[in-house]
Amino acid sequence: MNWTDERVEKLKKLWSEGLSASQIAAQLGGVSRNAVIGKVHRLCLPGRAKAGGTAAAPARTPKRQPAPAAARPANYPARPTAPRAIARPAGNVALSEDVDLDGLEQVAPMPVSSAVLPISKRLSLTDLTERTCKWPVGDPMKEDFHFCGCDSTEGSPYCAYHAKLAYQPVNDRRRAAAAAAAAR
DNA sequence: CCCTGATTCGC
DNA sequence: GCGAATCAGG
Repeated sequence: MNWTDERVEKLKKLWSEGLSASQIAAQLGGVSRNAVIGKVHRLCLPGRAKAGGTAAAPARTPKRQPAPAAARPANYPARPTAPRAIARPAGNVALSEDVDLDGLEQVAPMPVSSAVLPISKRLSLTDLTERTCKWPVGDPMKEDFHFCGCDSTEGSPYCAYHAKLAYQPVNDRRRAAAAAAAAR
């Protein structure tokens, strides 16, 4: 991917807005966060000062001995930083009663028993990663819309609480399976 | 571990 | 100039 004027401009904008390098890389697409950071430096854009992130590196001179360069197993060229920030179809976000659920079961009626409602981190779309809860909160058309953002342990798109909301079984077939397994 | 930015240096 | 590898820190 080339650093076209447009892309550079967008980079500058997002960087000045305080987005992290990885987030910017995700938005630009086709570049790694390293590429973004490298470009930022080349452009002599102001670093993150000492803002929380990482303080200025003093006088580090590791000289780095390894650097076999060719040691890289040539994974695959441009790592698009993973399919981060999954675009969710609007219909999926809505969850309104007027959505045609067809064969799907109606959501929510259950007590859901335990599972404590987590405190939403109120993440925006671009803040989502592969391990943050992507449960939408609020009206997508309104300003306060955000995502849960809690830990989504185990590759699930949702946190424990929202996973229960999302995957409420029609009936507990696990018991039957477990019973069958135990009977063997 | 996850993440952040910073730096080096082969290309 | 580019960016992966690496470092350093939260």
